[in-house]
Amino acid sequence: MTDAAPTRLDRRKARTRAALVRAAQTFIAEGRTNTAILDLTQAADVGMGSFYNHFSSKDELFRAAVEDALDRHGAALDELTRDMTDPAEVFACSFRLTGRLHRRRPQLSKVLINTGLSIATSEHGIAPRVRRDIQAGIRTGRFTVADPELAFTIAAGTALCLGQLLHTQPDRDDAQATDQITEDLLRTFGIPTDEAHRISRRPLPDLDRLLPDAIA
Amino acid sequence: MTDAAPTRLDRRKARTRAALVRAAQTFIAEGRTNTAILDLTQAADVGMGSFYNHFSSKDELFRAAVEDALDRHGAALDELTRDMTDPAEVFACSFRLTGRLHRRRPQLSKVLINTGLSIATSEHGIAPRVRRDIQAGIRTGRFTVADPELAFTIAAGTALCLGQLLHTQPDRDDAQATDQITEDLLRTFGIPTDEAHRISRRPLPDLDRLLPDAIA
DNA sequence: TCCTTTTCTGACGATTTCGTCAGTTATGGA
DNA sequence: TCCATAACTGACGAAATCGTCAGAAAAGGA
Repeated sequence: MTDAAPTRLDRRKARTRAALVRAAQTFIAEGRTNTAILDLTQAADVGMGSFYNHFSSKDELFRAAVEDALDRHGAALDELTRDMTDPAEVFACSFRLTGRLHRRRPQLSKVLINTGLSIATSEHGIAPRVRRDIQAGIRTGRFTVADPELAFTIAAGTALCLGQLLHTQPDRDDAQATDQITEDLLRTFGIPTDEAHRISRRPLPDLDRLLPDAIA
Repeated sequence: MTDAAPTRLDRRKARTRAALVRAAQTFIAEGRTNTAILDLTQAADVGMGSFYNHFSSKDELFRAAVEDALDRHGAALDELTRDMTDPAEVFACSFRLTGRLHRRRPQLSKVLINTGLSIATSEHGIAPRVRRDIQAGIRTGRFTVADPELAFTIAAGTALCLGQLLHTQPDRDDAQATDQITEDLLRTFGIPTDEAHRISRRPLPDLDRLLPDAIA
């Protein structure tokens, strides 16, 4: 309950913390996770000593950086699918937007990819939302799957590997590939072929509508 | 063409190199990839100076360690599927054996998982074989997929995420989960439901038949 | 304005890690 | 057996990294 009006001091503190988190994200995206703390603070344009005002170890900073990226993307998905009621459509829309993310927000995308499979077990970001959507789809009879956790495994692994593919093959049409895979997943989850195709080609809300301060 | 009979000196050299690679694999499996070189050589029971006889940096050793793990597993799969002719069965068998691997060879499994998505683009190990099987399946008309590379993406991502799941949920029946997912993938690749089920439940060759010196 | 509190800062000693190298041990050949 | 060569070894100086701390700067309050 400590939410007294954020004072200017609070904002200053938050700014330097955010600068560190941003810097950490660029390093993670570049795969350089064993950098010296001094490098991080310099990239953040912050004094070396400031680091320990906010984090007690590099690991702690990196964890915070990943959480931040996951939470931002999760919040964006929530916002963009707010009006949808059909779980199949929510799932499809989230998956398709995430697929588009890899090119539009390469740094965020690479944070996810380089963080690897552990984000599939994270309490933050996309994983809990996908689980929720799959559960909802099963409850309402939209999805027919033997085991929701296995369905989640297929969706999560595919989403990550798709990101990898889109970075490896920069000439490939990302929207086309993402939508095709979305259709395949919907079929796997028991949606009839023609409907799976339709759902995975519906117009999408605009990612850019959000995230004015999104990381690249 | 330099394959003159390996002398005893060669064997000694190979032994210490192998010891380093094994040690590196245990560290990778534990997620401790920023260990000091001294720690690695001690774990390998090898003199500190020996390290630089074989590798010029930690990265180089870790790369070699991953390659080694991938090559071992790839060779095992080749051996175990040697007699099969149906691409769908080769694919299914490889996938199912890899699924069983996570519990039977936890260290190898964790090397793969912790290495992350980059193994999907590696020239070593499973990735090229899965690509080959999918291509063969398409050529012979067994598989019906829009894009082989997308099919590969689904299979690879799912395989990795499945490994993660099997480690996260140690009580889950690994064979059952793996076979179920194999069936889902076969259906995604256009195999009819009943046949997909049959193929993914066929008796498997025994993993233990091989790899007397396999890493745990 | 002046004092208190909070955060920021970079220099510094302590510690860790690196990579080399001179000496040792194992191997192969004469 | 004895020498030449290749591989192994650990100690050591050099370099990088860490975490602290005393003082500076900013913010808040009176």
